[in-house]
Amino acid sequence: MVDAVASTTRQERKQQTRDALLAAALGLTEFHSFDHLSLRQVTKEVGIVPGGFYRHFRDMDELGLALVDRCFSTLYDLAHATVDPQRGVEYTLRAAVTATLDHIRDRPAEYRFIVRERNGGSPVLRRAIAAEQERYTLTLADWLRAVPDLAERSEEHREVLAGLIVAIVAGAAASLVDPAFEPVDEAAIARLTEQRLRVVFLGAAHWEPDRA
Amino acid sequence: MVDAVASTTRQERKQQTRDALLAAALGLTEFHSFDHLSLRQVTKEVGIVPGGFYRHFRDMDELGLALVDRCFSTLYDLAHATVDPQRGVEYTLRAAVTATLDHIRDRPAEYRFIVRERNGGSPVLRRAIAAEQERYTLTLADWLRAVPDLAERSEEHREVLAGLIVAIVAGAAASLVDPAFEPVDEAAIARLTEQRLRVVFLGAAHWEPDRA
DNA sequence: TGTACATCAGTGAACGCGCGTTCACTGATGTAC
DNA sequence: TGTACATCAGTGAACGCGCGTTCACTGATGTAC
Repeated sequence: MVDAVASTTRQERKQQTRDALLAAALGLTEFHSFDHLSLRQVTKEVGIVPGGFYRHFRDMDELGLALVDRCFSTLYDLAHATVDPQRGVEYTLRAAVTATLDHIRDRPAEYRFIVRERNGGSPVLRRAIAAEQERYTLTLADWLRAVPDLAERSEEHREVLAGLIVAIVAGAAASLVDPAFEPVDEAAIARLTEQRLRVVFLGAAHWEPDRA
Repeated sequence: MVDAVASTTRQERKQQTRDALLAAALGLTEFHSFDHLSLRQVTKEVGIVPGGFYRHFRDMDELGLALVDRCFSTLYDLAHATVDPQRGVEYTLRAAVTATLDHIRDRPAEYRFIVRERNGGSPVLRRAIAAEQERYTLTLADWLRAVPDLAERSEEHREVLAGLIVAIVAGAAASLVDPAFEPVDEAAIARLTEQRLRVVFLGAAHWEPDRA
């Protein structure tokens, strides 16, 4: 890259360019979907020549898959921090909503990318995101064992609950990070998300999956 | 158009071409998102010259908005048919899941379009779909007054429930109509959707919105 | 009914543009001795 | 440490292609009389 610092190794500078390509692609999907994004736009944003792209990725799909990985890895940071089994469901629910919305607000581009490409234009990305979402849902279902009321329920029970939680949070993220809806009423979204989660937790508490 | 029938009026034939443009655009979004679709692809599919497009729409966004209208109008047919207050929540729930999945299976392209463009690449379409979804959710909330257990609840209560139902059904539609996931396990999706709706209805029955 | 004129859906050619991909290249970094 | 060679991230030019949009046009349909 043009303005590389002399003290870094060639390998480090290649990694920096790769990171810059990922960051540029993420930034450029603010208003349009990933499959609307061109290789030339991304390289121009980074400051390298179009052909240089191929030193890092075979094509845009490969870059997209790398973005999916990166975005989901930050999702796992979130959930670790918010599940707090000692304080009861009610406290955990409120805390989790706040922490989740903060997390979304801190990295809007990553959530926007996931929410948009989850049903977006690239079959490859859709499949990758669906697989990661499934994995994340199962992880969340496992964490729910730490919630006292849910520990003795079946795995399927927790998985259904986890799926609903993921759907609700994804909906909140979609509303929060879409630049087409600025200014966003964050308080209203927080309130609605909390109400939805409350309904779902209440329902799960009263639900006997094997009956009916 | 080239092969127009002589007995139709010029106005009717224009409408036919317009319909064909809408149908072509809907069909061509099976694998890619709407903003990946070009005006030339659509006109080629219909069999007119690119410039002819402008006799019907100002640009692709205007065509997209027309598609949003068309897709949502069929959604209202669905809900009218499935809400059946006389049979109780349990029966209604099962019947609604079956009817909804049938409806989705019958017009996959329309659901695919809505689900994909709802968070898709065009801000104009996102806004339009969000507005239609809001309107639909409010309509559904109103229909829920017909369910015995929900009649005496507050409007906000029914709106939260309606929002959850819409989110769950949208999730089911996304799984059912994505060609990236063929073959689809319809029975599993039906089962999961029914479980989710059951949890949500149970939760709503036990939820007091004004408390807590 | 017949004629003269108006309308307008669709034509066909042209335009400049950004696209993905290729390829021989440059020159700083890395390595072997 | 110094030298000779290898590596390879990024260059710059070129390619053929599909894109959206424009414009004067054609000829069937519609209308006024």
